[in-house]
Amino acid sequence: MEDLANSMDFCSINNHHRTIIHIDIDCFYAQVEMIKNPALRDCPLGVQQKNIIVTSNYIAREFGIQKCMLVTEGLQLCPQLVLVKGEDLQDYRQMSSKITTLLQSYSPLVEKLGLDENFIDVTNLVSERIEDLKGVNGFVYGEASEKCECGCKSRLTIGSHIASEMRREINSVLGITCCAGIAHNKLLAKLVCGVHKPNQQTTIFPCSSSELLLSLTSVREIPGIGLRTNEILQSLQISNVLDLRNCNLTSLQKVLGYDIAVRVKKLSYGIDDSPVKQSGKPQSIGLEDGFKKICLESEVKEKFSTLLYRLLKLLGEDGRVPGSIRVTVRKYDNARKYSHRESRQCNVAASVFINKTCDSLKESLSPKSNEKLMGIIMNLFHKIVNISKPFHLTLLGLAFTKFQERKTGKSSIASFLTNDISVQSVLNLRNIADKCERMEVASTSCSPSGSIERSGSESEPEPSPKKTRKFLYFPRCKKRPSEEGDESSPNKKLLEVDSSESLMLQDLSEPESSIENKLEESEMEEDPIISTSKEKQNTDFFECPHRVDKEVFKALPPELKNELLEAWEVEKTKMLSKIPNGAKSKQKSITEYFITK
DNA sequence: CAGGGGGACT
DNA sequence: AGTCCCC
Repeated sequence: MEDLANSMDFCSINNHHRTIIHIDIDCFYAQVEMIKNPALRDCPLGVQQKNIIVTSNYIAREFGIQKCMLVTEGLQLCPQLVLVKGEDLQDYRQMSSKITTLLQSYSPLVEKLGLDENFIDVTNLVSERIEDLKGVNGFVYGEASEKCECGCKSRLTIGSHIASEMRREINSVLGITCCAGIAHNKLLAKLVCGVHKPNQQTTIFPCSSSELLLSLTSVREIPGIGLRTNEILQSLQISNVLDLRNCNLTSLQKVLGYDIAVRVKKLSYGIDDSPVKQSGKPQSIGLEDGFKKICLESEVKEKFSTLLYRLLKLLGEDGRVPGSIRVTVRKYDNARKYSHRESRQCNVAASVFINKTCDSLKESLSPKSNEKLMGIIMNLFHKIVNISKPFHLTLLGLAFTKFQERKTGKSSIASFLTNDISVQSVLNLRNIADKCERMEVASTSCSPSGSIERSGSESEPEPSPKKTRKFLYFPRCKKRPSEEGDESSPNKKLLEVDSSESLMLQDLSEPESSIENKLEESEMEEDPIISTSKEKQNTDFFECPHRVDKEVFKALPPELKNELLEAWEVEKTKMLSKIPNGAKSKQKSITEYFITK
């Protein structure tokens, strides 16, 4: 009865304002292969990478063929199994991007998860359509009776129609079948997506979220709890979702750390506030090749040369120019330690990639550029592997990162900097605490100047802490020692010029007093642990991991509520200790500061 | 020869 | 740079 009361509470509150669709392509690689060769449709089909069957069509599944099964095992189960090589992801990538593009026409908020899954936040589209609605399309998980007054049932119902349209369009335009899950958050959308397979869709209303979570046989099935976290939980005798709910947060925190402990605890109740993030272009493009044994430098060169050739082609299709290259190596480890990799990276001048004769990267680079890159690659390789001694490698990888847009103008590095700084007023407490430490150091050598202006660009993406850090340090380095003797690139020069024009110094080298200004800017009106649903998602000044919607928080089981509050008190104290004394003395506690404000 | 990617956090 | 997560 207690549980029922809780789920009633979940239904009666006014917080399920989002509508999220999760789209999962049925046996993706196998479908692509069957499109390429329709004759395969009637056979049991497996897609093979090296010695592994990574996926199979539904005919093969009837024989018991499963994901990540060894080829030998698969052939034992099903001798007539047809195997197709799938190491080259080109065709899968292409189809994947067509699907994502199609989905983007429904909402710009599309987040890719691997090549075959997408989250779409259709909240806005739903509110446009809220006028005309009919019954639910597809299955409903749990009871469909209407208990919630907030309108989530109508919204999710509309969501189910949108999902149905998406699937129909994906099928008619691309010839691909898929499943969809419709829910008010990503966790539930993804979990419920797999309930009816293949080529079907399932909607879940908030009052059934508990039931869905408790239906899982292991916490490992919760997205976000991976191999490692699962092992740690096992050591606490936690294997199912109920175990996780019943384990007190303090014990969890000891083994997982505060952030993860709170996150998994919330997940066990079906709570997931994470936003659907627009995926955009990848931040890195890489290739790997695994093999039994390589122990000669000449073989290494050969492999890298092939990888580089293929990688440059991908790079050309992407159209951007990378700023950095990374080499990855896996050394043979007779202990069965799981694939331990080592990598080294260094910056590379953009000029290497720009051909004077042809603007397109699709054309291969000049032999000279190619040589240069191979030189850099082998140099990095030698940092990982001492070739004067015998070595045994089982994998080589190559990746380009740190992309910049090629065009100037809006995406030029200068305007990028401006934007970056303009959003720095939106920070979470960790960042501030973090930053304070560094500012104490920085302020000794930089002259003080005015405080930051809050620009109107509220909708700009929040800079990552890493980025903040990088730019914080940058103005103080006249010239960064370049790893491979790459001539300092034009962009670096640009950075130096800009920084000397005090654009950055203004913000980044303020005297200590400005820390207080930043704290004051936040103007928290309530307990930071709770937010109102009206509040914008991206302006989390106070990104405390268990900060939940006020109404959700009220409805939580009392034990969970208390645990969250207690754990937060402890964490807060830790964070406070990071703030320099000058700022700290002005306030008795962080919470008090924010609440009394 | 347990694949081949990619992203976030530390 | 490494570890963890996801597919």
